[in-house]
Amino acid sequence: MKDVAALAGVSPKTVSNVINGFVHVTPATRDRVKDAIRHLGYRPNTSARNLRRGRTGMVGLIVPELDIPYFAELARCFLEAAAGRFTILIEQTLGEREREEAVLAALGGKVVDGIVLSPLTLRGTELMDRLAGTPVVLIGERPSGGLADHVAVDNIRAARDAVQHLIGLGRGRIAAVGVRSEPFVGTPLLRLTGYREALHAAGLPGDRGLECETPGYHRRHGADAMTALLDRGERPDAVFCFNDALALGVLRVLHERGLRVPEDIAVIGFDDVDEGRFSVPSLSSVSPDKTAVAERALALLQERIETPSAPVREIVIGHRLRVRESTGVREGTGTGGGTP
Amino acid sequence: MKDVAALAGVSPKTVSNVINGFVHVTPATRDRVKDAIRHLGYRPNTSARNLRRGRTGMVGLIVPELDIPYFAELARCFLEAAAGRFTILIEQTLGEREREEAVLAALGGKVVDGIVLSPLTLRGTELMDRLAGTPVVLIGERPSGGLADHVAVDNIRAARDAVQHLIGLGRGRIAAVGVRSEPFVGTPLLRLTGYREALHAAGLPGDRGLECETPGYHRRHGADAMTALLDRGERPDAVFCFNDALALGVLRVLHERGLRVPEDIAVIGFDDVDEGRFSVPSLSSVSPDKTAVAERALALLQERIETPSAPVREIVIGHRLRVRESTGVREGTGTGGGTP
DNA sequence: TTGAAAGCGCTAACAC
DNA sequence: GTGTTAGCGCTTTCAA
Repeated sequence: MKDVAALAGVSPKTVSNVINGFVHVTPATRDRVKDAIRHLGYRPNTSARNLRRGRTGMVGLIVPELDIPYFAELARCFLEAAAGRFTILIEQTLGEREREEAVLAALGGKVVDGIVLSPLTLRGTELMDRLAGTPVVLIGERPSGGLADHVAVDNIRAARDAVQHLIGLGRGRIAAVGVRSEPFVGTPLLRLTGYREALHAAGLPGDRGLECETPGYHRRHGADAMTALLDRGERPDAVFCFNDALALGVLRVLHERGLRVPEDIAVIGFDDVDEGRFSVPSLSSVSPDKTAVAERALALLQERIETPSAPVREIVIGHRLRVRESTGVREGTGTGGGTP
Repeated sequence: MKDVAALAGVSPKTVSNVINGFVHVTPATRDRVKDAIRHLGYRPNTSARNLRRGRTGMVGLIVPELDIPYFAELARCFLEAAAGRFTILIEQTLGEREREEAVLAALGGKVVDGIVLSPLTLRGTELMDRLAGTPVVLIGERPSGGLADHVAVDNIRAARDAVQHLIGLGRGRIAAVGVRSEPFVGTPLLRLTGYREALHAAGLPGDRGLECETPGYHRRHGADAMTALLDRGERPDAVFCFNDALALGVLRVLHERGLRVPEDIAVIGFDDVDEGRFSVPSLSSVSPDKTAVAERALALLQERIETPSAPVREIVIGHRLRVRESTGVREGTGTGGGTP
């Protein structure tokens, strides 16, 4: 920078003013400085700037696994929503408590101005302790008691909507895939709750034998769970999967077993990932507004960074049901619609 | 840090020594400092450290689109390969030249120590200019003339392998989906070259009418291309898709048109993403070793950062053919194998 | 083995 | 409108 200042015949401060677009600079001076910058190929040092400003302009996005399609799509939304405002630093926790702590620790030391976190194991005051004052917005998980800003769909209601849709199809033996008993909290619990509520409201008997646990949320976990269920001799007439990846694994197994979807078994997922529009059959799903999640979360975080003491806020993101072939609607990839 | 030093009754230098794990510190002193750190909840400021050290420990991973499954899986591999060594900063270019330049510009100013780039539009000296000396490793694209380190599968050979497999199945009218004419370079060109070479080697006539351009690499682009091809009255007996997402779009359209896969039309993709193991039918694909790509690329980058003047290196990553149902093998999700 | 002093490159505050 | 001064928090000399 000194070189630039020298070449332009001004002080470092003026160079700084030009770089940061301050108004009170004579056009002539500005041009001279810009020429010098170009001539020297000068690039301001980000670390120095960050140190001086006390901010890095970076935001951490912490998700469980980046290759679960929902999180890949969500990450893309965040990168787009942040473009020009923040730099997004993506980390994954793999759903392991250890990694979750390690990632939060690594993001300490003012690496990021704030964090958008999709928590899986840490919660409540423990989580807040690990954050050590770093502004945070939680996504996808109901915070334990208004400790932090939160952006998510109404998971219970959304799950209820999905299951009510299946019930409306005349299905009564509805399995749930994606139950987590350890830890028995978070998003999976909310979706399970919605599932049970819907059955109860319809006067259907709950059946714990139809509530399938999975050790993860990839396609293979859905496939394994469905295989196990069928091998136990259970024959549900519908399946509600806690995410689309699980549902796609389930679809694959049903195909292999010669079971027709939706005729024999209807299947609905959660997330509305692109993949579900092209699967055979196409996958019905609960569709959260991912763009809204990203935009609202970043907006909240920005405000939180600026006003750390502001009251905690809770944002509910809208969702809708995408009904496709796996629960009864014939459709094409293009404009072709159809009837159930 | 001063607070910590004061509390521990030592100088800042000693605190620094402890934090950085230097050996020449008395155990007693070390313990005292560590206690002070814990007591004060002290976290070293990363910006200050980076400024002083001249390194940030961050590496930029620049991919076209994070929600293309291959790049999501690759990103995961990079995050895992980098764990503990680098912090990975993921950015996407959306395949747009403008964004590609913007991202490279944003990563200037020593934000990252180096860049892993999957380039789409920039190339050659122009690319090197934009990097302005930042160490770089290119992935997926053959660099124009040994200007930078490069890690990738042998795209031409891999594409040839895929098409030869189709030919081996007795197919002769083989379409290619994913051709890019603008810019007519890069990975798509290599795969097209391999496709043409395989046809030529088998004495099959090339047919430009079967080379389908796509404006992108998502499922919908594959679906659109296949729809257009069939609507033109073409009836290939096999399709080679330049990536799996395209292939999955193609599968969907073939299903809608009532064409059997592989009986009427065999389909093979490229990337071997998890999704293809669960699609109906499951998808044959060229499988690059993604873990190896990530590990080798980071190793190369680290060496490049340490020795900027080292000779440029070219790493070829192994690949293999995963033959699944879409080219003739019946299989289950589990251990079940089968015969064509 | 530890301390003192200097400075990484930038910008906030204030002077001119 | 522009220059001067000081200091962000750390690590790296060099000295003790």
